[in-house]
Amino acid sequence: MKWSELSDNWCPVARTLSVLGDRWTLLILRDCLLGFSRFEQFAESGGMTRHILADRLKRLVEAGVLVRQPYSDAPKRYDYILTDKGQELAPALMTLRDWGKKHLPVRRATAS
Amino acid sequence: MKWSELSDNWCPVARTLSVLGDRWTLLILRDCLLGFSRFEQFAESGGMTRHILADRLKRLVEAGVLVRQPYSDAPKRYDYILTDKGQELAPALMTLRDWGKKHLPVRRATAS
DNA sequence: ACGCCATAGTGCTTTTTTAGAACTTGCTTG
DNA sequence: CAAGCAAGTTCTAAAAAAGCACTATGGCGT
Repeated sequence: MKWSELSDNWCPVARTLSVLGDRWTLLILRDCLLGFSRFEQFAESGGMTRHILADRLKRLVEAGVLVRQPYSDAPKRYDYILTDKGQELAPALMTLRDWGKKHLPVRRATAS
Repeated sequence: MKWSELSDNWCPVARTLSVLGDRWTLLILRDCLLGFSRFEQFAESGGMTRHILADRLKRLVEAGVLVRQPYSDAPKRYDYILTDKGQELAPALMTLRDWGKKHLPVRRATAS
């Protein structure tokens, strides 16, 4: 089964995963919730390649989680903004964050 | 960046995704929460190949989310059981389920 | 003992995805 | 005119996943 087929699954968890069930999508969304909105911001923040980033942004726009809003006409440029649908992923991100904080302590310290 | 490197990320969301950030892992966990515990049950339920299933179960055991408990000595056989750490993913699964129910309606009806 | 079934995986080959780095495009600024 | 920035796109190689078939271990029926 390829993961596009998941989008019509009877199970809502499976359908959700058809949208954000990969390593990078939720990290992009996390960045959106932190206020990021541009390609370069996402690229610098996450560890994914620009290639994957472009692909994931496209998928998220198709899925209605983000919208691509022009912020410059001159060289056509866009902000990626959370829709209401996307905003409502905040609780999900928080439960995942809480689980990580509780159960996955950092081994290699990066913060002071 | 490969996804194993995510496990030491400063961000707890990223660390969480290093454990369950793929298309199938959360579906296996969903099945666990529904009471499934055996290889064949997971195999019949989800759409992943047996190959991937075996790999994900191994990772989940290594991550301390599941434990592999023998239920038969004769032919060595095991149940995969949620640990407390695994049980605590229930809220996360529920928020994902709720989001899916609300925002990703089924297009191709499968239920009556 | 022999064939057949069940569970829990492995092996192998093909296809799809990802990584990683360079390149393109459109426009701005020095 | 050269340099730079933002937002991608292209290309190649490597990794992961799909899809089947196959193995291993033991039970059961005859």
